[in-house]
Parts: sequence; structure tokens; C-alpha cells
Amino acid sequence: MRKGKIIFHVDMNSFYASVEMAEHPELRGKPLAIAGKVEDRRGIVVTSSYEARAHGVKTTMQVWEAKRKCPGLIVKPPHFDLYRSVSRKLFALLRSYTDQVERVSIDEGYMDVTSLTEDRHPVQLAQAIQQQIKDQLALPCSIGIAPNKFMAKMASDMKKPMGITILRKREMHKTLWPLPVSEMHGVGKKTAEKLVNIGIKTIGDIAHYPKAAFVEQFGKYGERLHERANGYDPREVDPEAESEFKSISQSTTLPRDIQDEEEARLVLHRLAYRLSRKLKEKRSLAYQLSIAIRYSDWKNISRAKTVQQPLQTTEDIAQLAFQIFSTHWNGEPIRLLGITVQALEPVTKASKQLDLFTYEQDASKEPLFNVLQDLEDKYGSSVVRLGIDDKQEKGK
DNA sequence: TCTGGGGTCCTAGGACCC
DNA sequence: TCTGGGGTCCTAGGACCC
Repeated sequence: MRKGKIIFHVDMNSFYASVEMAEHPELRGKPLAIAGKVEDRRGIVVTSSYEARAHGVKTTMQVWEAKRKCPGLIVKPPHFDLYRSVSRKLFALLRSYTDQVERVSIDEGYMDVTSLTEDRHPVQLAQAIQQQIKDQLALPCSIGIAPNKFMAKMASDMKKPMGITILRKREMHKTLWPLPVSEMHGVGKKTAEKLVNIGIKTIGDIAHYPKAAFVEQFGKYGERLHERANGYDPREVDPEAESEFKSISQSTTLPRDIQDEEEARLVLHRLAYRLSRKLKEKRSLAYQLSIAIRYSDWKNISRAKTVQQPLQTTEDIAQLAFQIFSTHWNGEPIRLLGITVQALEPVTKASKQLDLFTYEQDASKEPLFNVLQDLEDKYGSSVVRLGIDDKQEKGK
């Protein structure tokens, strides 16, 4: 006979803002927002402290609007190197309890603590972890405790900051099922609308909907939603998952829309340079490249090409990206350009006739670099990811 | 004077092959 | 003499997540 598993979901509260407060105690208790590129249209709130949220500050809000809602708001630029380094310490701390730790992002992860809870109550273990994170990193977190990943994730969301929540299967009817579908992890704005339109308003409504009919309407995705709503989620905690990346991308929203092919070429070259660096850091080659264009009306297109000779250098990536670009750009003003590489392969396995192990020269020696640097000085560099600890607004 | 950047997974159609 | 089925690869787009 087998007992079920016990899974923790550890979710840092308001991570970037909390790290800043840990680093700068004078900020504690104040309304704080982290925002990139305040000077142009890319200047939006990445995350904010609970004090700021109390005034209505939200992720993705423009800085001027956030300040209007919260006049005392302190705005700081993000320090990603710092956040990454704190994140490494956090996960080292979690791994000191068990190697069954899966990092899902800079500020959240799952732990399979089944074996640790044989002689220890899960809540007591969660308290110990939470307290240690507080003591050593001066950071608040919430921990969800449940028999699977989905329920643990939902649980960690229920009490913030510094919450510990157990979600049991036998109590789903009063904890999980009354929640609106929009609160369900995996249900976004579009699906929530569709569900509500056919009378499915709560997670319980999903759970009780006839499964076959649900799968018919929503496919494989629907099947998973239905299973999860019923408390079933077979996904294992996978410590290796993070290293099995499938694509790498670089994109940038331009400070102003551009309509000039030469400017686009320079931007693509700069993206190619960064992408090439990432590929080399990860010791990978790519066999597929796609570019993304967002037009000023927010229409997105992507165009891909698979190649026989693997890509890694700036010049190879830039050349192919520009070739695809020039055949597919419709001439309208461009808001965003991006390059993604896929079909990746470790460099060690790749054909060795290609001299790809050597790194390119430092970028500052590239003749194009100065031009690109000028462009960047003029336009600013790319920003960051948002939504740390925030439930992204799913519309309502 | 709207709305960033980096990912994953799924679907669906067409090409091509046997 | 209007008619297959299965498999794989490639491409484009969309939904979702943090």
C-alpha cells in the first residue's frame, strides 16, 4: 500500500521589491515599485510592495499612472544580477532539505517532501523553511502544501504574505471548488471567458462537468483542466527540468516604431549578438530560427526557417534573421522585433568540423557594435520580466 | 498618451514518403 | 476510373505562465 505524496510550492512574496527592502532597510514598510525604462513607453511596473498594492499599484501599469494612484510611491530600477544571486541562495537553502527541488522561475519552486514528512508534520516543516528564509535572506514567502503540484500551487496563492496553506483532497469542495474559474492556475483570460459563456463559473463547475464533453470542447488542455479541478495532477517534481530548455529568444520593444529597413537590420544584429552569447553560454547550437514582428497595431507575425548548418555565431544568426525579415516585412511600422532559436543541440554532440568552440571576439571590436551602441544609447536597452508574485491580471 | 521580455505547450494544415 | 491511411517534418499562430 502506498501513501500519497506531499508537495510544497514555495512562492516568494513580491520578490524583487522584497529583495530591495532586504538590501535597503530604509525602504521597508514603504510603497515601492520596481520599474524599468521609466523614461519611455517601456517604463512599466514590474512588481511592487504590498504597501504600494494597497494603493492600487499593479504589475504592467505605467509608472506615471502608478504614481498618480500612489503619490508617495518610491520607484527603483531592477537589479537583476542581485535578484539572480539571491535566488541561487534561496534554492541552495531549499536543496539543503531535499534534492527533490524543482525551480520553476527565479522566485518559485516545488519540493517533493514526502520522505521528509514521515517523521515530521508538514506544517512544522514548512514553518521551519519559511523561518529560515526569513532569518537568512530577510525575505517573506508563502508555502502551499498539497498532494500534487497543481493543488500546492493553488494553496500557496491563498495566503500572502508569509502564509502556509494546506489543501486536502477531501476538503476541495469547500476550498478549491467555490473559486471562480479565472483563479485557476492554467486558466487565462480567453479560457475564462469561454467557460463563463457556457455557464461554467467556478472550479467546481469544471470538476462536475461531464469529462468527455469537456475534452471535446477544449482538447488535451481541457482534459488536464478537468483532472486538476478534480484534484488529480500526475506531474512529478523534476529537479532536472530547468536544464532541459528548448528555445532561447531575445526581443525588444522599440522606443518608437520604426519603418526603416536599415534600422531594423541594426536592431536584428544587436539581438543576434545577445542571442549568440546566450547560445554560447549554454554551449548549444540551433537548427531553427524564427523572427517575430509586432506591428504598431499589435498584430504579431512569426516566420521560421530550419537549417542544415547549425547556428551559433552573431553573423550567422543576424544574416538569417535579416533574410527572413526582409522577405516577410510588409513595410508597416514596427513596434517589436525578436529572434528565437529552437531545435537546440549541445555543442559537444555537434559535428566537429565546424569551428564553433571558439568564442567570437569581444563585441566592442565588431565594427557594427559602435553603431549599435549609439542606437541603444538613443533608444535604451531592453527590459525585463514582470509579474513576480503577481497574479497577472486576467481581465475579470 | 495604454500594454515588457522570456519561456512552454498545443493545434492544425501542408509537404512528402511509404 | 475520384481514391487509402499512417507517419514525420515544417511552419504559423495562439493561450498561458512568471
